[in-house]
Amino acid sequence: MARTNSNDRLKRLELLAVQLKQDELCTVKNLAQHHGVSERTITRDLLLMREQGLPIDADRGRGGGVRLDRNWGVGRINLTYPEAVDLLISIAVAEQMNSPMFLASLGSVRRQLVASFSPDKRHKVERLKSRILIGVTASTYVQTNLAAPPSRVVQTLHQAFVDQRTLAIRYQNEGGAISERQIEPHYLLLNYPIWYVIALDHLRDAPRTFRCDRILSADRTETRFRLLPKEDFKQSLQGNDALI
Amino acid sequence: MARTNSNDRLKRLELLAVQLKQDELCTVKNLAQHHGVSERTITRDLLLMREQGLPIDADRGRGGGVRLDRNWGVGRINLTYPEAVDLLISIAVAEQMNSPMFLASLGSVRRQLVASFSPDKRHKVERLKSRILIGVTASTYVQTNLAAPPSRVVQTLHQAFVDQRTLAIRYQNEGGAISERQIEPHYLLLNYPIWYVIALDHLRDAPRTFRCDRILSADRTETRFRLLPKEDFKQSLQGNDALI
DNA sequence: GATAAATGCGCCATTTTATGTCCTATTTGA
DNA sequence: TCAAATAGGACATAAAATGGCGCATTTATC
Repeated sequence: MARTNSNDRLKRLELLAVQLKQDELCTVKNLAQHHGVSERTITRDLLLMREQGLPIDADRGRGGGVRLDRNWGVGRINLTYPEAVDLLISIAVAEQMNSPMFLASLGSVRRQLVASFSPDKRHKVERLKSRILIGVTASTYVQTNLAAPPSRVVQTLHQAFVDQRTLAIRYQNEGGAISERQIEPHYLLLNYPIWYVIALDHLRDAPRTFRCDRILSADRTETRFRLLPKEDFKQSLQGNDALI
Repeated sequence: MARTNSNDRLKRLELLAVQLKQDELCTVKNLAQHHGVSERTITRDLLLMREQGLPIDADRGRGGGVRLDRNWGVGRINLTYPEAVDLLISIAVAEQMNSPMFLASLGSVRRQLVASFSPDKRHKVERLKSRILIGVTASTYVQTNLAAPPSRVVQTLHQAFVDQRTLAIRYQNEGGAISERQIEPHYLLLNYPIWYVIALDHLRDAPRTFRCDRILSADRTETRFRLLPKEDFKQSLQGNDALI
């Protein structure tokens, strides 16, 4: 918690945790010299840290020393709200995509993330998650003409999706024809590696599905929309609706 | 940091952060009453917290109050070393897989994670990352006979890969024949959604590639192996070597 | 077995910090 | 103009942190 702090002890406790984390073996003597305090003080610090739940082991006797259980946190990371949301969604997508390598520990990361949200934010994130659908992996044929959409488009779309804001896009369909549309991005569908926006098209006042990599440009508007249930987009989903 | 702490102030500072995060608007008076300390003490706490970098805003005047910038972290998460490694690898894989949705904020999460590692651990993680290869997405044909490997196998394989330990597996090849092997898991290749182990097969003393979902069982051994360069597995990679 | 190096912790005097009280200045909405 | 809010200076006092000492205990090494 303490960073550049006027509070000496807080600063020292913070540094101690970092040192114990990084150096394999410290002795109380070393630490005392390093911090310019007495050994007694360091032992008291260590006691306090133990009381706080840090798994600090100590080996007595010659050659002994103090260690922080290596299983303990490499460090705290502070996530802003959008960072936490993106991370949570990404983990959910990764878990859903059913490619199980390296996912063993991700469950507990996800649980920690969820726990760190306040109840109403948790609810919002849950709703956001329910708006992302994971389908089958795209056929090899569909993939061949895949181009990465420009990151500006992705960012705008992402923002509009999260904020439930109407979006003005230029879209190139399969035939190559370009049209301009106003869409409400209700759901996102991933048929890996292709993302689709399942949207309400203002022009036709009907549901339409857009391939994200065919969106040429996107601008957000100020108008917000009310979410429609998945049922209203049934014909766009065609059995792809493995929702996360 | 402070939990059930003998240090009153630490506890209070921690609680203050939580309160400011959750409640939209607090006044110094409220907080003072809630914590049973004087208003002066609360203002001093807030000063300290600001010095520590917390973005605390305050509105003066009637109807004013104290707020924690809502952009600020929803909470700190403590990751254990394996959790952090898995998360970092997963983010790297996700970024490499080139499915750009929800990846906007993930870069900064990754940077924070990397920064929280000590230099030597950072190096280890980098090396681990370089042992994971991302190839093309599997053809629709190959995907049809995909079954999720049992999680015990995945966990054992994962551990052996990270620890560079030899692995005893039972493997079923494309024809259905089952064999028992001792392998050194040097590299992992993802042709989404299928993971391959690129390994040295002790039986033949030659490189072999195994589909993870065809590994029937896996047991780790105690013997560790020295990593061989990618070049030694060239014939197994066949142009798939888009390494992360 | 002796010794040195290490942790663990109790006790007490001393120093430092945190807190409360009182004060003034400033901003802001009603 | 007033009341409610933050901001922060000054000072006395209560509380906590620190250092130094001693003693018990554990453990590797000679």
